Amino acid sequence: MQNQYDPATLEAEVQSYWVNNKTFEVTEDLEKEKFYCLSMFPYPSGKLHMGHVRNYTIGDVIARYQRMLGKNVLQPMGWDAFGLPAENAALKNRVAPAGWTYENIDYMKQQLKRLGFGYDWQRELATCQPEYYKWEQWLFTELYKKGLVYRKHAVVNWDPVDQTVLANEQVIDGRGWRSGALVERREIPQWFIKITDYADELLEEIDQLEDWPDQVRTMQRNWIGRSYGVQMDFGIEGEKDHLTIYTTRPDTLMGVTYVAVAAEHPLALRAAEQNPALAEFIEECRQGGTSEAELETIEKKGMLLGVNAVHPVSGELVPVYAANFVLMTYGTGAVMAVPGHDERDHAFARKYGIQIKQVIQPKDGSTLDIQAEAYTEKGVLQDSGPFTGQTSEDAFESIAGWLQAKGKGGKSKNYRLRDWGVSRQRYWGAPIPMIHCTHCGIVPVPLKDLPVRLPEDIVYDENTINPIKNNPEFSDCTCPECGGDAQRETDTFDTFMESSWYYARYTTPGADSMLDQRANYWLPVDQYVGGIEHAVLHLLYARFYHKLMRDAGLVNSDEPFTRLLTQGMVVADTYYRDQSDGSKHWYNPTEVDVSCDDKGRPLSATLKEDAGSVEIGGIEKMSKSKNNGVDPQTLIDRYGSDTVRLYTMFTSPPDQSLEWSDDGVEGAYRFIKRLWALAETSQDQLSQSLPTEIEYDDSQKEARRELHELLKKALYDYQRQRFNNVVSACMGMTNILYKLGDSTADLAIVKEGLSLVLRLLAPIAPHVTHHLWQTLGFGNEILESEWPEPDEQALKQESLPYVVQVNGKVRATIQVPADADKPAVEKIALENENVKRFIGDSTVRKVIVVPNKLVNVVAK
RNA sequence: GCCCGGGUGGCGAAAUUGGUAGACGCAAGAGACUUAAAAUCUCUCGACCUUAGGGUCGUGCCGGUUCGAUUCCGGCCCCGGGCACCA
Repeated sequence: MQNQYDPATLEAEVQSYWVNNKTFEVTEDLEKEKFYCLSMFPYPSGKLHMGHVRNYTIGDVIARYQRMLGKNVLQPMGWDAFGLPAENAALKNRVAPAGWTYENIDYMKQQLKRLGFGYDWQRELATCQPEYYKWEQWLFTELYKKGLVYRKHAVVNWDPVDQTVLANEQVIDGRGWRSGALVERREIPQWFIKITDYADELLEEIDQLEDWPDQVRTMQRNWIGRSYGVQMDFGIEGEKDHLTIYTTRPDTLMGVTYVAVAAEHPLALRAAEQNPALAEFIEECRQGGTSEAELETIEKKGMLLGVNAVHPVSGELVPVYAANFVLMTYGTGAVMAVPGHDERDHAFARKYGIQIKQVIQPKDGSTLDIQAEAYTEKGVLQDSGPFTGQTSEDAFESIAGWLQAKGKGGKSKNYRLRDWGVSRQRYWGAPIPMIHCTHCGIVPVPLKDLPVRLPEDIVYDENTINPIKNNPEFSDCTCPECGGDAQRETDTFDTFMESSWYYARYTTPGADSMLDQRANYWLPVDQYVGGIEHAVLHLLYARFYHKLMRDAGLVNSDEPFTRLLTQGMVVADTYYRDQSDGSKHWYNPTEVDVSCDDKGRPLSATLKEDAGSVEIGGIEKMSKSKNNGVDPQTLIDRYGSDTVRLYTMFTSPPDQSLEWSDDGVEGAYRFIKRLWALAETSQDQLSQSLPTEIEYDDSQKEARRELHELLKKALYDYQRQRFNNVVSACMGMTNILYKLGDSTADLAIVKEGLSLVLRLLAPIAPHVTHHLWQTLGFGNEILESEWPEPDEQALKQESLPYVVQVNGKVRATIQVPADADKPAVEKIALENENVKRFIGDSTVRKVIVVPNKLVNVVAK
């Protein structure tokens, strides 16, 4: 009687085997090649979502694959534990963020264990632990001493009703998410780290990150955005002062017809003292959020200051506008405007009736209607005084030279990248270890006083938004330098600070320093896996942080992550009903029945609860707001971890989005049961030893050839991380084995085939393969087995199929002896009846033979 | 608005990188087993035409390069990710 496949029991047994054998606990071993495989750690939001399951399955598959290749594999896990959701939960449920966070960690950790991920839990960390954030506080004080940290004013979203700073996420259509009040831009002093000092290195080393997706490398290059341009001074009429601007198009300088400054620019503020309308306009410009997407899409508005700027070359006076799209805190707070050759300036000029001048003509000499449309290409200068007739490229040099000679400017390198603002006006984060002393000024907290602990024992009531602001118990302190009364900084770090170095801390658990020598054994991370949404910010900050740690002597590599895999999103169908107030109420796919037409296309959907119809809202990223998340726990309980893992690997390639389907999970389950049944039915025969010399007949040889062909493909797909194709190949191999009979030779092929399929699947479905490997007597530990290789002998063929095309269209398939040369292949192709028929009366002009593939006959 | 991706059957996808488009799986249909259902197994499955040999069309749309284009080039449309305080 064959055993039933019972994943719950089986998986628990295999998991305790791993725990008892400390299978995934690793130490530095100089005898073996190391492999550090890391998945982006989760924010402990409550429970795992499908995106986590996908991310960690991909990581675990890679880790186990590398381990089966014989490497010393480190795969750790931890928690990105500081952040906004804990504060939101605290406000909603009156619970302290710390407790909420630790409870979530406990639950999610148990879920990760249930999925069978091979983590070394000894190295687990949570970024809200003082022993963790102590060291980033320390590094920050060191950077301050080196001059890499400074303080300046920067804009934040201010909610005037709740009297609090809002995250961009909390600004919805320009209003505070809780209060609904119009948000204002406000400037407050904040801490910055000089990432721009490392801009060139961060940019240039992207070229060496060969195993990163091109997409991510391009995004980082564009984000850093190094440009070469010219900086120059415009005079201000009747004043000694001047406005400094930067442009990448100095060749258009003679086409400047106005200058725009930020509404908060001192020049604008001064002009507003005499001009109530301007003062009102400046006030209006303060409204709205700070996000770039918002600033770039707002209606461009401006107002004359009544002040003129002096053109640096012509000496002409051009009007100065205050404009809502120029920001005081970016660049110099002033821009030159060339409506003839810039689209935004053109639109603005048309709106306010400003002169539009053409100073560039196309190189092909064509004429333009510059009043109708800006010409933004490079060309030849016209009406540009001494520079007329030069090409844009030449004019760049000569204008820069002219400005430099007159002491009015010169060439300048510029970056789009801005310094990293790390201050957050929030409670649930790592305190910034700085002290404000009335005598000594700013004093960093010395190492002996670190960590600056965040009080966790906090009572929340309805008025508590930030329990450490205006809290003398936290902020009162003595100055480490003069011993006098002083105040602690009450802002906390951006949570990107914690996520920028956790990968390094995993390598040195328990170290009484930021890192120790163990870090240089494991680093850099060989494979990093995480969502594409982190392509720029997190991955750029982590690269930066690695260089900071290198320059502090803590690591000896330049880059933290050698190979990067950015996984796609998990998406699912959405269903909703329109509400009377115009909003939509979203239903979870599990609450809905969908009816389909005879082709299987969805026609309509009804709610299970009341049988009434619901709208089909299309496929979207799984999210709380669209209520289309599928709880992985339900699936794990029903099918087991192997099925969930296999399904997520099989459904789409790791870097593409994964569309959820319950039926697909059923299919993955069916495959595992098929594999199980095959192994169990023939278990008795298979576990016996079979003769070593076996004569295979032609169809058995063909079966073996196909098996090894699929094996070859699977191995190739492991290398290029197309795990969906690996699963396809395993399914194909299993189908071949199912067609075999029970002769000794057939059984030998089944046994051989199973040993291949089990090893190929071991990284993906580790529990069932571990069990079957033992059952069939292949060995005790599949993870320690030899990684399979195709049998070249089995792959040999006597004749090969060729496709024959006539003028590019397939007309026949022919069998050609494997050793035939090109003329022989050509001869066989031209003798084919159907080929002859399509050549007909026309003459054969050319015959193209692609070895082992196809013949194309060109006939006219 | 700016930067980066993606678009292939009813659906998820494959095509070893310019060489047979649709492997593998889901759904659907037919059949076998069963008193029946479930499970399992077998077959069919891009569209249209067909004298049943096969033929024509087909990889978002329009054009180009090539003996040959899902793949390369140019232009467009649609969908998604990021935009510095969500993580």
